[in-house]
Amino acid sequence: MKIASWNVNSLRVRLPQVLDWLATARPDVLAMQETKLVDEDFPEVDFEAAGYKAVYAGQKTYNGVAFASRLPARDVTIGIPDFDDPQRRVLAATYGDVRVINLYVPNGQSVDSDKYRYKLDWLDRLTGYLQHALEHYPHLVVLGDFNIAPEDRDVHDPDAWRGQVLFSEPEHAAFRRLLALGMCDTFRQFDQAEKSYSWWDYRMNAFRRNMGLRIDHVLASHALCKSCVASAIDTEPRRSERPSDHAPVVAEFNVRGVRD
DNA sequence: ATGGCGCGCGCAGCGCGA
Repeated sequence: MKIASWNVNSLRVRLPQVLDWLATARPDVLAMQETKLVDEDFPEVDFEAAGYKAVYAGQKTYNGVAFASRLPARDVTIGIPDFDDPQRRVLAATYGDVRVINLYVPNGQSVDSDKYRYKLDWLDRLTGYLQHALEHYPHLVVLGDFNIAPEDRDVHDPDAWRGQVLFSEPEHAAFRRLLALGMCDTFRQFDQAEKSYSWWDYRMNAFRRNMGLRIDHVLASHALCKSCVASAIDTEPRRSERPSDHAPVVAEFNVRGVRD
């Protein structure tokens, strides 16, 4: 079972690239973030024509999360339970015997902003939700745009970024708390090239210079981690014309019940 | 020297992302 995460930065603009990538990479499940579409405008028919079912939770202009999958989703839920948040940032569904939770974690803007406070509060709420989810679903994948670079090796210039949003100690502590619930970062279960990142600023030729951050993650419960056979960042779509600023992250698990 | 780029909205230039 191949599960991927991709912040597409507007599905309206990126749809052709997403469909191309699905045809090439053939994931069983793709979790998308920043679709920036209301549900009425979601291009469900285009995914169906490509052999993928879609579920989505969008809003006008900002945020928005969605799944595309080869088999239909079961038990779809939107948002964090008992957390009244109009921002569409969380979508969960079950595929086979794997529960998948798709996240678009708030950016935070800067450490002295109200948005940073919202981010930390939001991560607290998420922690409670995931603790509950892990008790109910031994096979749990939590993936998406976390807007946190966990370690020095996930940042092109850690000394310049230290203490800044995406790389501050409170965010690191929140990320460690998520892992401590009983999950692994699948990417770090395997040997990886140095300077592996999932996001590069559009400005300053950052991608060409590989000035990036690894902020998109695929976490898995310990039971699933044991059956994880690969986890990698696919930088190919970032090279194309009008790319998203994020690259897809793909993890593969040896579990049955998902492919036809 | 806080811009730089890309997106949405909407028709000028701003808010936002990371």
